[in-house]
Amino acid sequence: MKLSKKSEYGLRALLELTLFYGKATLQRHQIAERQHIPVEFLEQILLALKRAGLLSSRRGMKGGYMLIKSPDEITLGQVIRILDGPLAPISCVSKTAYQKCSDCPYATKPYCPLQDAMGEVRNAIADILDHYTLSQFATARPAVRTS
Amino acid sequence: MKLSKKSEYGLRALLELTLFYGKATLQRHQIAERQHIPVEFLEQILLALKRAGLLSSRRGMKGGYMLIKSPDEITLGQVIRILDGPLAPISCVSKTAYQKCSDCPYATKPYCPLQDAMGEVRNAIADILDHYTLSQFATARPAVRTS
DNA sequence: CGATACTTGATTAACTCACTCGGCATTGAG
DNA sequence: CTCAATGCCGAGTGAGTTAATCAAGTATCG
Repeated sequence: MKLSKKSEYGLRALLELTLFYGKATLQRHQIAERQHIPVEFLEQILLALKRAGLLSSRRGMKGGYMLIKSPDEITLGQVIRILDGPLAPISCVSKTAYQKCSDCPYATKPYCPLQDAMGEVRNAIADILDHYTLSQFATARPAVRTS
Repeated sequence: MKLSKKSEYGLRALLELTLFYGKATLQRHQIAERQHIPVEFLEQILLALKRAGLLSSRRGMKGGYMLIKSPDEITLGQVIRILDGPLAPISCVSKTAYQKCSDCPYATKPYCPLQDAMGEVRNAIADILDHYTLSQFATARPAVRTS
């Protein structure tokens, strides 16, 4: 149930790009320095996000990356799916990348207990991450804890 | 965000043991056949569950495994933690196995956006899995869907 | 042109996952 | 007591993934 470094770095990079959204472009090394990410690794992450249509880039001097969509329209769920694949703990409960499980003894039966439990988990995760926007992410503040 | 085969097999094995709880012991090969699990792999899973105090076993002829605790008192969350480790997507939001993140630029600051988001996810997962018992798991039936 | 910065593809070291194997210890049957 | 069945335990292994790293491009600005 773990988030990869790739997704973690990707989210932190997008956080920086959100802060400068509509103001400026950011270069790899700027993002890398601000968020302590190895620049060559960051590069392929930004590229993946670009191919997915979240970013645009300019080459050459004064080049850099910028968000192409509004941070209100990008959710953490979208980003993690691009970088890490489906959110579902097992692929037979994924809605965006469903795959029938081959070896499961319940695969042919009308009902699978594991699907029931993991389906709930998948929905809970997706409910949070598909409604958590980059805007919210970038402006998050400590909640007042009562405990 | 994936569940390992180890946990999947472990849960399916415990499902069988729940069905025979208080009635009989089950041997490796019986569980393995009923659930299509490689028997040598199943062995180390059962052993881990035994060390964690969920199972007892008898050696020799007529040996086998049985649940040592009531299936009402065992949750899917416990099992997955034993076999896969913490539920939290990143270790700095784990409640059962917290670890400070070393390289994160927010580690020293009062607040980290990623912790906020992933903390929510961790709580949602734990809320489900720590309240889902083996009894429920073993008796789960298809819900009537309205869509 | 030449410095800067993004693009692309290849490569890699370390690690994890999902098993697999061999040998030992314990138990019950004959 | 011996033998066979079964669980116990540690080590090993091949495939795949993760997290980078590197080298050789191509576009852009001054």
